[in-house]
Amino acid sequence: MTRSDGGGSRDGGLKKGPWTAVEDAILMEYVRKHGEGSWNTVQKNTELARCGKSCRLRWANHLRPNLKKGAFSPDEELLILRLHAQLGNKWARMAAHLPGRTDNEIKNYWNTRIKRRQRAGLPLYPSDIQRELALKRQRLHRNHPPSTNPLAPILTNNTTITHFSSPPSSLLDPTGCLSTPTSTTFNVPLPPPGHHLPFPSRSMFHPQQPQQQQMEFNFGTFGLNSLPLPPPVFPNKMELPSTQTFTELPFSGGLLDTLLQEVQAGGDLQSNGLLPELVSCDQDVKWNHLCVGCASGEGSGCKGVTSPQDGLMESDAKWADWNWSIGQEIR
DNA sequence: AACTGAAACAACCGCGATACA
DNA sequence: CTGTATCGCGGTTGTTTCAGT
Repeated sequence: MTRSDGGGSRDGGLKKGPWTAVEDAILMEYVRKHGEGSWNTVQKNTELARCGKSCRLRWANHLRPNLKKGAFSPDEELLILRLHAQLGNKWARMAAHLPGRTDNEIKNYWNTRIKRRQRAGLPLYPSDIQRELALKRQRLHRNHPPSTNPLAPILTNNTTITHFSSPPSSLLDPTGCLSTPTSTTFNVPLPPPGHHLPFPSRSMFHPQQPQQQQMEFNFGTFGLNSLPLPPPVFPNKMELPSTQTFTELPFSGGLLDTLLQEVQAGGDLQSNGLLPELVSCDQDVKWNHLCVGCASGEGSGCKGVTSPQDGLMESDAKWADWNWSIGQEIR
């Protein structure tokens, strides 16, 4: 092969390409005896002609115990969407929220999904959010010169989207404040190829959820629904974004980062309602992390924490249904 | 049945971060 | 303090599978 010659190509004595069952067995036996890590010693201490890197990858993606195989469940898909909205292309970090799943799996899932939607000319997020984003961009456009506007690349690429079905309004907006026809035809800006935009947070379905968490931050009232919303949770160390999404931005880990950046730049997020919703997404993601992590005994920080998971599941399922329907529409 | 394109999956590569001598 | 080795992550590419024509 390259990679299709049965994995026989050797580079400096090291084999490449698909792993054989024998190789798997050798690696598993080695890890059983010596544990994970020290991957470069595998080649030295066994007859396995694989570099340490390759061994680590094979173990992590295929041989590791407790790996969950098969298609992603609707819950997992939802979680991926929301994690991506929050983290951007941080596959390993996303995988940490999905026990039994690998970063590679999630990455592949996302990339194929993106391709599919891009090919179909569909946005990655529902019409409600698109419209809000378009409004926000218009305001930003007025406030900032295009050359310095971080959203400028998106602003200039308008595409007509037809028959993009939004989810049931009760899902996106249980209060009715975000209600919109279930099928609409309108013009919205589309991100340029390769620019990923997130789905809305599930917290929109639960605006009442973490009111008790409202602490020192007060964003006042918001344009969409004026509901009290949870404060943003700023990580101690702001994660630098992936370079794949919004490559022009210093913050590109997702829409949330972009919006947070705009807050720092004096943007008018308070009046358009996007930030609080995305911030509450951040909260939800944390809940999910706890829930999923506890369910499998993995994850961090899930000691003795109860969660609203049960209540969220129903909406999860509905959201997933909607998501599936979009997929069917594409087909 | 053959062909084609899309989707899914597997693996490699480059690079940055970290550990260690 | 510096250089090197190792590890892990994210991006990319190649292969296989499957559905539609």
